[in-house]
Amino acid sequence: MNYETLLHEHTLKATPQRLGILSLMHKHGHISIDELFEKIRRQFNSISLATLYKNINAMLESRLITEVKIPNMKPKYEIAKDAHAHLLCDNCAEFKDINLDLDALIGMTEAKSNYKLKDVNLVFSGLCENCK
Amino acid sequence: MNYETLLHEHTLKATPQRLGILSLMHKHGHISIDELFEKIRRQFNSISLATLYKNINAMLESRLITEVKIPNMKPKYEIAKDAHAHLLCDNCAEFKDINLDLDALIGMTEAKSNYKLKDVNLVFSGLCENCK
DNA sequence: GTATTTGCAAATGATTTGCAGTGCT
DNA sequence: AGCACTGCAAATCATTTGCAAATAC
Repeated sequence: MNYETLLHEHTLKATPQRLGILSLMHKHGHISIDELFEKIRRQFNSISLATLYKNINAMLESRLITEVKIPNMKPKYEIAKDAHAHLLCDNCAEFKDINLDLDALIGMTEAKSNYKLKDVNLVFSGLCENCK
Repeated sequence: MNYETLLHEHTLKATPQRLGILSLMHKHGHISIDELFEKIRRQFNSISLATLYKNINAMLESRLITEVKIPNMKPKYEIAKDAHAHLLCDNCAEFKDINLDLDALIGMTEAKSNYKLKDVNLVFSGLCENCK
């Protein structure tokens, strides 16, 4: 993936800090502010938390990334992609994507509710394969 | 609903503040800390935000209430009940329950993931009947 | 009577803002 | 060149903690 182009497509300038953020986000799949700050500091040891927040907010507003809200945890961020669900292990905190047919679920919910739906935040929690 | 009994069943003492909190929560269905504080103050004008937070945390730990995480909003709290989904209107901010067959969805996801699932946080967002 | 809870004030933690200097395009 | 971005320090906002007085059971 070419992050420089991706940023430009979303009317954001391609700074080294932003490229680093996106690369970490892509590598980890989902990442919290704190994890991101700790890791990005290894590449840019002068980067400030304020810059990180500003960039996260800019990328959220331009919808380049999305925020996943998770029970009992700080939110995680991921590069925007098609609607998908998430799995959280309550024991080892593994957090990962799962591909469900959310279009069908959205369709069913629209029919039942009369809403015109755009998005879903869906997190299942329980015990993963190893911890159960 | 008898909130005094409900509190006792969860090993919590039935203080007037807690009864007020539960009654507001029941009346509103879902409510944020700020809305709750504003409204509970009308009944107990000396109640402190610290007390409110302590009570919310105690009730969460004893699982008398649950926290709903919502994109772009502070969390809301509701009296614990069977797993259900939520609808959010991006325009007017209406927020309400919808009854989907989540057991089926959980079952399907368990089969696909090999997780043993306990819970779901599911919020759909879009435009409500009036706003669409 | 005892352990919990309340309410205050203060501490901590998280996020945002203002601004001068720097860097992307 | 011009506007957006960075990094620092300070401001703001959210939540938690400690403690003495009050209250539930």
